[in-house]
Amino acid sequence: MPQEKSEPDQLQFWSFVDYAVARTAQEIPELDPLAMRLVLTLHRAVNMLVYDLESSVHRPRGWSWPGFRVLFVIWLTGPVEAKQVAELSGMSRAAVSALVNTLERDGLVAKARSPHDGRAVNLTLTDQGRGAIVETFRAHNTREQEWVGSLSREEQTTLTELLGKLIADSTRFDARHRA
Amino acid sequence: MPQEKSEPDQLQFWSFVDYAVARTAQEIPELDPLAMRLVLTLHRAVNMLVYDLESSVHRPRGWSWPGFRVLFVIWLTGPVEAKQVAELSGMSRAAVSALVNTLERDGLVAKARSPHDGRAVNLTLTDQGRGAIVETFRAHNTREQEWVGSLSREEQTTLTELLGKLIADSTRFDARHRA
DNA sequence: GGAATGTAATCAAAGCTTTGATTAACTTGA
DNA sequence: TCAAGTTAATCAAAGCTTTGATTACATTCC
Repeated sequence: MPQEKSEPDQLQFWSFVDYAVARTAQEIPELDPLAMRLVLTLHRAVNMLVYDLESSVHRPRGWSWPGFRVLFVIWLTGPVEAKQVAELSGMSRAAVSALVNTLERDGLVAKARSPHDGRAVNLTLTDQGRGAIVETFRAHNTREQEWVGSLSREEQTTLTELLGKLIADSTRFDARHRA
Repeated sequence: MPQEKSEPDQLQFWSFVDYAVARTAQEIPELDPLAMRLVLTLHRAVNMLVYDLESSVHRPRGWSWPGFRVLFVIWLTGPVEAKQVAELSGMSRAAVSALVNTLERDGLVAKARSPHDGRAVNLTLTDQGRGAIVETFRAHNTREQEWVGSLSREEQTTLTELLGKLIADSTRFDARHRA
């Protein structure tokens, strides 16, 4: 991935990682450039991917990526409490609460008080929500296939496994599960 | 990564990917489960990583991750126009504009009109900003090392290369460079 | 029973992000 | 010269996110 030019004036988005790693390693010698490069690349890859999926699939349909994630979880888990949607989607309960308001306003999700717990809210998709998510998920997956198409099936598997390994013992950090 | 339980009631954050892939492949047969699993895992990995870095390194110092990104670019590229900061950081110009206002208010960044172009703004770090970013970057990289420590150096390199390959021809999509 | 504790959801404030409009300044070319 | 077009930055509106209250309901245990 090294590029031929490294002068600030010539910097482009795609050459910035190389430049940043080289310069930073020089300024802060005790740093681990491999870790730095991995995290920078990982972050950029995901942001490009998410930006592309959101702008090519979700926004044209009037949805947001976070809204899609909530809808997706509700679709998969049937009538479900907001609390569990937050857990599975990796969002805070406040975020789910706000998103569900928008989705309810748009007629995609229905709220109902839980019969067993007066505090809890049960979430289900409306017919409109159910229809919309299947169509959207197809388009979403088609776009995903285009993205991962630059890797062989074996490379895709390797990449998924390495990512799995990366997060596997992330419980070392008391990290809340955000994703 | 398969888990023993797949019933909705038993679902946890870390078993959700398996459950989601299995259920969705069943509902929408023409879908590519490998692509779906890769994108889901990638997204989760990054969100956990970013959330952890932000909450363990940046927020305790009164910074945000986006603010850090802007500061980092300015640190590396010296006096630089806002336009280029947006390009290199992968943010919109409006986002950079808003972030720079916050960073200026906090005494980390200084704005000056460009001598060559009356429209442009030149950005530099204040002494305080320069000192702060070095200390913060050290802590940031230390945490990065802890994260990638679950992978061997060779695995780290492989992962970085595969991610590089993934985004390499992403210019196929007219994707704006977001990262 | 009833007080103390715990939990679900929501609200509030602050920050970041987006798109699209606006303002100001530079550049081009008749 | 000066009008037309382009570009840099900012503004405005809308949405999402966070943390830290607040409200309402449940549970525990004296």
